[in-house]
Amino acid sequence: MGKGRAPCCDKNQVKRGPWSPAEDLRLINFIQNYGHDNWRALPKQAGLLRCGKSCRLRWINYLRPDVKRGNFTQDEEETIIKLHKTWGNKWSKIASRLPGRTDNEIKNVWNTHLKKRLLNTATTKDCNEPKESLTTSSSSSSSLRLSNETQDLETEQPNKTNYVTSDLFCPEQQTTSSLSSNPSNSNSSSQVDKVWPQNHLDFGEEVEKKKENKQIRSELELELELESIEIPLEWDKDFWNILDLEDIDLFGSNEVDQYYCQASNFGEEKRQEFENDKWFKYLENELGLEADGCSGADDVTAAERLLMDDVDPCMAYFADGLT
DNA sequence: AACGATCTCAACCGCGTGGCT
DNA sequence: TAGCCACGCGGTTGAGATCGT
Repeated sequence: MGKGRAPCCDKNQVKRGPWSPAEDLRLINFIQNYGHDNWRALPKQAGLLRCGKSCRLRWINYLRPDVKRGNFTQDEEETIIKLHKTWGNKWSKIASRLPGRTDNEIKNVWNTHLKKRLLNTATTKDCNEPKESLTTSSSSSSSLRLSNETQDLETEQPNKTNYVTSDLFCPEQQTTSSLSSNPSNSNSSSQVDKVWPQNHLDFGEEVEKKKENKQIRSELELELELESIEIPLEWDKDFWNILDLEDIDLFGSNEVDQYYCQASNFGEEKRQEFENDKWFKYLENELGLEADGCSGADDVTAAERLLMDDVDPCMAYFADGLT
C-alpha cells in the first residue's frame, strides 16, 4: 500500500464537470427506485460515469425534490447571520436550520453576499453612533440579547420567537419530511421522497386543530401559531412555484387531493408510481424535454425514454428537444 | 458592440470522522 | 486495537453570467 490516501475513484474513468440532463435523470430515477444506500457503488449501478461523491453532491445540492431554489429571503439571511455568529463556518449545521437549503448554497451566499454586507454594515456603523451589531462582538446591549438567543441554539433549544422555522427542526419534533429535507440527514433515508402524502395529511389535521382554538384566541395569536406549523417542504407552495409547475396539470391541487384519496386505497406501490411519474413530468418540464400534449399511446414520457437502456441519452435528449 | 473586471455558484478536492472487521 | 472504507464537511476553483466602461 502506498503512502497517502487512495483516491475515491479513478479520475480517468469518471466524467467530471457539469452534469447533463440525461445524467440528472439517470441519477434521479435510480435514487427514486433504489435509494442511495451506497454512494460509492451507486454510479456503477445507475450506469453513470461519475464518482460517488459527485453523485451525492449533485443529489444533495441540486436534484433532491425538497431543495429550495431561488433567492434567500430576509428571514433566511438573518438566520444565517445569527447562526454563523454562533457556529462559525459550520455550514451543514446552519443548513440543518434552514429547510430546503444546502450547506453549499449557504456557504456561497455567505461568501458572496452576507459577509460583504456585514463588513459594509460594520464600516458604516463605525462611522455612526454605536448601535446594535450583528458583525462585531462588541458588548452592546443588543449583542447581549443576541448571545442569549444563540445560547438557546447551542443548547438545541431554538428560540421560538426569533426563528420562523427553527422550532420545526428540533430533533424531537422532526417528521420524516423534515428529516428527508435535511441534507445532513439525507443519508439516513435511503428510500427518499415517499413521505409527502402523509405529511400533507398531518399538515391539514394540524391546521384544523389550530382553527378549533380560534374562539379562545385572538386572530393575531392564531396567525402566529399557524405560522409555526410544520409545513412539509414537499407541500411548500413556494417550492412548487419555483419548479414552474403551473403548466403541469398533474400538480394541480385537485389532482393532488385526488391522489391522496387514491393513495390510501391503492397503497405504497401506486404512490411510488405517482412519485416517479411526478418527477418525470417535472424534469421534462424543467429540462425542456416535455412532449406535446399527446405523448404517445404507450404512456412513455420523454424522460423515461431517455432512461431506456437501448436509447442513447444524449441522442434522445436532442431528438426530443427538437420536436 | 466589444472588452475586461467582477460576481455567482456548481462542482471538485482533501481531510476528519465513525463504523466495521 | 489497528486498518480499511465510505461518508460528510469545509475550503477552493473555475466556467459562465453579469456589469461597467
